[in-house]
Amino acid sequence: MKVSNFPVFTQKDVPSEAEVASHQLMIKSGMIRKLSSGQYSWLPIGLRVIQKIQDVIREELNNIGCSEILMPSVQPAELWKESERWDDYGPELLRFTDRHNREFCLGPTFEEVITDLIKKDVSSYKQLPINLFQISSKFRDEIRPRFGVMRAREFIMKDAYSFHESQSCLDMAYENYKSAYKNIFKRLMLDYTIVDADSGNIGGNESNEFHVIAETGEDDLLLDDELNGMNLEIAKVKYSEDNLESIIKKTGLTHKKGIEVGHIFKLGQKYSEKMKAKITTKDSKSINMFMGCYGIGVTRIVAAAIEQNHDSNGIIWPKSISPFEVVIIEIDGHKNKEVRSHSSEIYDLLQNSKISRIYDDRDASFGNKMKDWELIGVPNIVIIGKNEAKNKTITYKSRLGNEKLEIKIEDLINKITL
RNA sequence: CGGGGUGUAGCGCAGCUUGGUAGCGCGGCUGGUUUGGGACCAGUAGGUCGUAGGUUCGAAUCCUAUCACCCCGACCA
Repeated sequence: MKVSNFPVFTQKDVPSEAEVASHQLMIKSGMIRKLSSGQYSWLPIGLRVIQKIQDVIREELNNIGCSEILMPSVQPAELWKESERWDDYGPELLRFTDRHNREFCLGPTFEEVITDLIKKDVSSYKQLPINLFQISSKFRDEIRPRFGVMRAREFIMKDAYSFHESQSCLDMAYENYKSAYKNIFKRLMLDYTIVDADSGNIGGNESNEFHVIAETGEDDLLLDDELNGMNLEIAKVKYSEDNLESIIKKTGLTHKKGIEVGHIFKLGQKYSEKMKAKITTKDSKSINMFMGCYGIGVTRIVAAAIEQNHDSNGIIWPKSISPFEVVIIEIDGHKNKEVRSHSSEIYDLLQNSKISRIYDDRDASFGNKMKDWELIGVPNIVIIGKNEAKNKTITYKSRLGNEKLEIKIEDLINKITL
């Protein structure tokens, strides 16, 4: 990509409403713009980060045999009445009626739709297990949206669902998802922890949350020295205390703030009973399917990753989710033919090496370009001016540290992929 | 929904107390000098002061209503 074809919407100032670092940096770096409370448009740089995260999730889920599907965001009320969540879910369910006065909602989660989908096609244990996921926009009419995309009313979530003939088969799948999630968060280079959780109004009997540890997190976690533990709701019940301080006093556990980026549930037969999703077993009995569901907040991960990886100059992307692996900054390229052709050469070289790169060919000063790309957080910076053009070299700088190194072109690829 | 706060140019703000017809910084545009860490000079565009109504000779300023947005709380992935 060249900046002349890839709009960069960085800005110096940030609206006063942005409080936390990730929200401020996402606006300054031109990743998002607000449409209204809790609703954000994603600009090119932001969308590239989302796509990187989605790629990792897709790969890891495919690895455990989970196939991708896509379901409609608009869901008929009938399904929600069948599961009895039309009343139970509360005002967070964004509802509306169509021209025929028929009731609908915008999906915050998809247990009803997928159960309906599966029960129409699956009738035998021989067809199970089935594992499906989708990555799509979800809607929750939040009381108070907050911190940019951290708590939004419209957000992108990956939701997966599994269907089984027995509890033991569900238990196995649950562990598979748990390990896939570990791989995902490891590849995203997030500092995270897994805690025991309450299954809330999703339902079921076992549940774990995946939290990115961050000061700006909204959830309270109680952790032991190995960072294992539980969320506050579970701790209250387990230790029969009703506030954080007394639990800490009683147990000696450490309190940390977490951003919930993933949540997995063993749903059991809750939905299959209510919605009559039955199969015939090997011994010809008719039973309700066992289900699990598994969510990851894709857009929330973007904010969480920034909370964990930034400095006073801006974002510092983990390699796996950076919008680009390397940025080429040319100095005076519009005036100096040698600089321009040398930069283009490097640009092509990186293309051939399958390294994602952006080439800043704007007529802007060196300092301006550096500030922009340090703000955006691309991990590798290649500087090309008249000296590099003459010497047939490049100057390399990492987003971390201030050292600039003039190196041979051949050494560039090693530097980046290291 | 309860409490608090804010709406004035793309962004950050001043002006409001004490009514007299809107200003600053950043950003934008034009021209020139610049470009190795957010340059400088000169010029220029851009606002029915959130919206509606009222008081007044006259309203950004006072009054009423309303909408939007933010913060704290309850709720929630």
